Amino acid sequence: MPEQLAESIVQLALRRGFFNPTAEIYRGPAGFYDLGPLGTLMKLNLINYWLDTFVRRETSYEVYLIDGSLILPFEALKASGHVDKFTDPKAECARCGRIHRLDQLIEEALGLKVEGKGIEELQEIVKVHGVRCPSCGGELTSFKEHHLMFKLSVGGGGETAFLRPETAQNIFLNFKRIAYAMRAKLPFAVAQVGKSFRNEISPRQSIIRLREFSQMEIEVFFSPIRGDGPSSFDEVGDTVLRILTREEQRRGDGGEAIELSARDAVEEGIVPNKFLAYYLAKEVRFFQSLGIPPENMRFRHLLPEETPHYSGGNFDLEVKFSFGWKEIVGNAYRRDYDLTVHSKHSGEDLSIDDNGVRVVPHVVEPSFGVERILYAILEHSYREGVRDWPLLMLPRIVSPIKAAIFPLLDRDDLVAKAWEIYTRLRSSRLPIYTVYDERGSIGRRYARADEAGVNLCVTIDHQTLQDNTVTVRDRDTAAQVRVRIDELEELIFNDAYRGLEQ
RNA sequence: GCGGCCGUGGUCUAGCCUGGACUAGGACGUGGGCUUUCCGAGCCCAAUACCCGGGUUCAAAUCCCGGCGGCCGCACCA
Repeated sequence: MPEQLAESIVQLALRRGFFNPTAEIYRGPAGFYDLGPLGTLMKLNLINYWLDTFVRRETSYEVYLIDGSLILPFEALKASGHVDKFTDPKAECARCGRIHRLDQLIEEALGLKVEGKGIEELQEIVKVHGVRCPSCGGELTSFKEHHLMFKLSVGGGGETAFLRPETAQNIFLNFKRIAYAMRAKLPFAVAQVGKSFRNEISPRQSIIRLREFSQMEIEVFFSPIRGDGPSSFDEVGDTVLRILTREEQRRGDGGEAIELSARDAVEEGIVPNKFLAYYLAKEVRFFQSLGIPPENMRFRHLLPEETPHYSGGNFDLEVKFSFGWKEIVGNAYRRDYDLTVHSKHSGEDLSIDDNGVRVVPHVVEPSFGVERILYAILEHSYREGVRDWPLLMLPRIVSPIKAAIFPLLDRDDLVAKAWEIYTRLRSSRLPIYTVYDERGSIGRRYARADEAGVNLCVTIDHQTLQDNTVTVRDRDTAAQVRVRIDELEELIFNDAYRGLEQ
């Protein structure tokens, strides 16, 4: 059954224009997807809702929004550690054909630390020490590096640069400029929405693992010595977090998530600080408002071997998909790592004055994967068996089409009236995207609208011509109400915010 | 990247093993027409497909090779 859901979603996405493989007509390389008309609207709505929630309406501190370059120079990514960390040295066994990570192999066999060493050096070590295939003892050949970053050559001199592997680096690189330009005081945050690129070895699962993907990220900068938290922490402190602890993960069965409030999670030392816990709580609320039930969410505390040495704790927000639990938000406590390494490599002082004390701020980073979230929403909205046709019960705020306008019959007077109402709504200053449809029976049009997740269907009938009222049908209940035409605009707008927190 | 299975209109598929009668069939959807007073109604008409390249053959959707893509497993995945 579960795989069938994923299949149904992909079919629907293709059929209705949510997403499709890039350069489909050429069978382009895997890991690239284009968003279609409906997918694009949905993405924009999601981003706007996210910006509203995490940037514009944030009252604990200022959140500055930036838009950085996708291409970053070699030096910046060398400093951040990506050049070394995002390269996997590999070798193949001549006898059994298995492929091994060279660095892991050498560390296991010889106990040598080889982080950051080039492929030639590693090859030399293998030769000198006679390291062989751990599976069959065969000889190692075909040494090569796999770059997880897309390498570019910039300008006439051919300077090396990369497509950014995460949006975060732009924020650290701009830290000093932003802090000065905005006269920022700790704590403050910088947010960014944009594309990132990772040259995955074998991307799969439609838009879940992409080589080019969109991130919505925030870096919160705070004093490492004050030990405070967001001023509005108490507003979300009671939110229940489901945490899959490290102890639970080490159990054979995969473990059970424990439940406790965000406040208790900090007090019991499970989550390292209030800034991180604040975001975990806000994320739960955010995704709940997007129709993902709490029992389908959990925060997995990454194991030490999964996190970089500087990490003060990473908590992945995982959502239960039809094919298993999958990360949709990464929450990292990066301490002062990034600012420190960039300060060291660039020679710039990236400390900041905090009430008379120079400090290098610590950083908490929630990083949202846009396409994964879109997919999660689609899976959680898809219903079969409610109607005689598939129904997409999308969160009203992100659904691409807020209302569809139908003349009940394909009859001149009704069509003219419907078109008049449609053009009026289309000209609205409110963000209410509407469509018009007169083809086929009214039932067929309701079905089409349901499948595209259209929030409301407005039908113009004989009575409209008499008293200027129309019927408005709700997607989720199929219930109809009669409303005056001059109330429509606001009704459609307000309906999109139905059920959201104030 | 390795192994297994797979690739036919927009979607799902029949045909492939056993090459020729395939001018590639069906369902749903789509466009047009008629009809139709609120939940995929009906009738008529139409358009749209053998993933790409090479090979075998008198003849390839069908057999072989390569590429690309998909699914599953392994590996990989801040």
